[in-house]
Amino acid sequence: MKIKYNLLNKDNEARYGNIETKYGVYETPMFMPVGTNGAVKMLSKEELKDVGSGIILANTYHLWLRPGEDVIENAGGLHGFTKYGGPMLTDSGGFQVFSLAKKEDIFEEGVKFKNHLDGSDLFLTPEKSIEIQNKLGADIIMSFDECPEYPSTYEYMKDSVERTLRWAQRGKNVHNNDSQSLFGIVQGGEYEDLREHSAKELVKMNFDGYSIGGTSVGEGKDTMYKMIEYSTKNLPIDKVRYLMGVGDPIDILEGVSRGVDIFDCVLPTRIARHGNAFTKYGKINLKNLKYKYDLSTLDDTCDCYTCKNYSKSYIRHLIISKETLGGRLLSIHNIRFLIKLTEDIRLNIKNNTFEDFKNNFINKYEGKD
RNA sequence: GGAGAGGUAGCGAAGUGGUCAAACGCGGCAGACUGUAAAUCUGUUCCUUCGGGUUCGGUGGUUCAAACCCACCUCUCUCCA
Repeated sequence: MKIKYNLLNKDNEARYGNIETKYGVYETPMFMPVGTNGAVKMLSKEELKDVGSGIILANTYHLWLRPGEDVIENAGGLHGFTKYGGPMLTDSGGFQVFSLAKKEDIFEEGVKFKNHLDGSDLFLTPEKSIEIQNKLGADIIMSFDECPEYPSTYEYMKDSVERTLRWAQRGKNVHNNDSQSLFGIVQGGEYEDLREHSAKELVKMNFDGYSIGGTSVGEGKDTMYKMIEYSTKNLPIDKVRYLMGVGDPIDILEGVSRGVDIFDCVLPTRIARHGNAFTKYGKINLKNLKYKYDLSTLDDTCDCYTCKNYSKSYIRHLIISKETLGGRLLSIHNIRFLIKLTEDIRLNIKNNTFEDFKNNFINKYEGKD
């Protein structure tokens, strides 16, 4: 089945709703952990369940290279392969156009990549991306887009947006799996008219949901918030809005206040492996000397497995000793922190108290309170 | 007792007359990380009132100039007795 989005309450622009999927109904706003290679790094599906995860991500580019989409199709798609047991989403490889490909390797037909595993030449097209994603079998799939670098000139961005729109239509034309919802991706950088154009043209194509791409690529916060706003205000209210790659706690709040429903981000798991934890008083670095003898938990209001069982002092020791348990414990905490944040956000939108909640959270997080 | 090798920053280890406060690695201390080429990367790591000051086992010496050359002392390791 295709997903269905239901808007249940609006508090200014913030939206409380849910998404009906084959695996159940999931409330939004939602944070989706990233499992590029078909696994949220270091975590088992049971651990993901425990932190309250709903949809999780995987990546077309990575799984195409290894193990290959046929291996996954053979296992019954990502669900059969990973046994996650919840809804899944695949990114199209569009972000790898940003992170791996050179500008001169972007053509109308598709994008030339150097295989990051063995250096061989690869060519990914919108059709190929959808074809792979059809085999991977995630519940939600993405159009193949170009995520342009920041800053890009207006001229470049205009061409890029038009090309990404053509790619979206090409992908939609070949998409042949009715059980998968296909999203279009709004681009346009920081240019309001390009964002508007991108969104409106995608809406004409009638996608199952809409993503906002091209943010958090080095632009400032205020610019990013504008990019979001320029995008969401041109999107239909009855479809889910997905802000791609954003997961800093404050950015989630700012996104929600601009009408975003779902988020994904590698930040909680990556900074975890690097020894950092989100707390309600801001991000902390467990490697810091000041935690050496600190027997308190990461965050005294957190209900995660890590905070129920372990101290900063012990986690610090694990991280410094390069014990993988340290990264795991912090990943559990950080993902739980963001998911808990979305739970609180939902509650406050329902109660029409979102603005106060947001301001209080940010003041505390930034140490102003 | 004899022969040899060697003692360089917290540790390991380069350096064998000036461009050396001394490469590099580890360890230490910080920082970054936003659709994951990331269990990664960056900075810093003798003291300093930023003018400078004191270092390369110790003490003397040679030289305009010494971690580097010479003498003696001292300690460590290996082999032989």
